[in-house]
Amino acid sequence: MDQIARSDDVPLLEAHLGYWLRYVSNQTSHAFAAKLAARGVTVAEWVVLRELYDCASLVPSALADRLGMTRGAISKLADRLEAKALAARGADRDDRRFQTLALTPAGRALVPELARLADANDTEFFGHLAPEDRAGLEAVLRDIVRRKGLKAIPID
Amino acid sequence: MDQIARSDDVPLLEAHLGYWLRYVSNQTSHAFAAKLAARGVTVAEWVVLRELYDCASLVPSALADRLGMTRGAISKLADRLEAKALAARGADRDDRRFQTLALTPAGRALVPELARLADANDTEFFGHLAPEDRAGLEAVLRDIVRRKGLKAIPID
DNA sequence: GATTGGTAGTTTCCTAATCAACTGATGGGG
DNA sequence: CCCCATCAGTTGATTAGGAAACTACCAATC
Repeated sequence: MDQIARSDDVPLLEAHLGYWLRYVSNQTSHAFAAKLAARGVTVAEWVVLRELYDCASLVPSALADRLGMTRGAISKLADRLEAKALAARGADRDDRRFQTLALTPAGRALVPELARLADANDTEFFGHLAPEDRAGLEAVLRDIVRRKGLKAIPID
Repeated sequence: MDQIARSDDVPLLEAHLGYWLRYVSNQTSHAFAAKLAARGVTVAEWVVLRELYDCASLVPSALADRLGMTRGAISKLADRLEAKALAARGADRDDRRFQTLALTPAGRALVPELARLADANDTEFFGHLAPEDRAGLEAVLRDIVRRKGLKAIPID
């Protein structure tokens, strides 16, 4: 009876695809966060800004659904974006329970710049891949999303 | 001059591989965390327990290096593991600055069970892939790690 | 052998997220 | 018509981790 069990009893951390996925994802997200930080924005804020970019305005709880965050998180995120004057809350005329969240001109102007950072980050990590490898990776990931029927975008 | 810019100005969130990577990684990690929670363990704790499993004991700062965490985070993690009686701190005889961190018998007994949960999670998300797709995905991820010269395992 | 520099671990403060409890508004059923 | 289910948003408590200051310790130099 060894005090130290043999490691074939138990798979290595590196034996799991989930391990590699989290590893690379954390590295890419961290690198992206560093790029965004130079503009004073977090990854979660970028995602919200990008969502708002295509709409005149969005209801916060719809954002929460789309982004896989809680309403509480969106509320605090909206606080931060408002404090940075990148987004503004508004009132829904018909139903006073609802708010609208919309980009300010400053927020709208910032989104394309942030998008360039996103492009740069993607290039940094995936630019070396052959087009078919890129496509294959994206297809596998999309397929997992489809199979699991995932709709929310969790921002952990 | 449209108030709402056209979206081809700015790539969609979904246009970035990093987006899909984070999306799937967050889903798998979240699902794994839920499985581990049934055993009262977090993902970060699992990683530490698994690292300790192959060694009689480890120095906390070595763990911090290997896991890409700060010494402060490891210190708190060790607190939690000690509180759960899964690991125990010890003193290095030669150099009183160093500690040793080792699994308790309970911790050692738990690791194989947690490993089965890790296997189950991997199967849940990647089990449907053809072997060559699995291998391709792992190769791409490992290649990115190699190219970026990453060594730490960030646990965000 | 005292000082000084570097290292290990802890602690404090900060951030960002969750959960759950709470507030206020709406609208349908008794 | 009013009550109450329900829904939108906020707030407070808690959690996990990072950054940086702090303590304790060793070792190398003068």
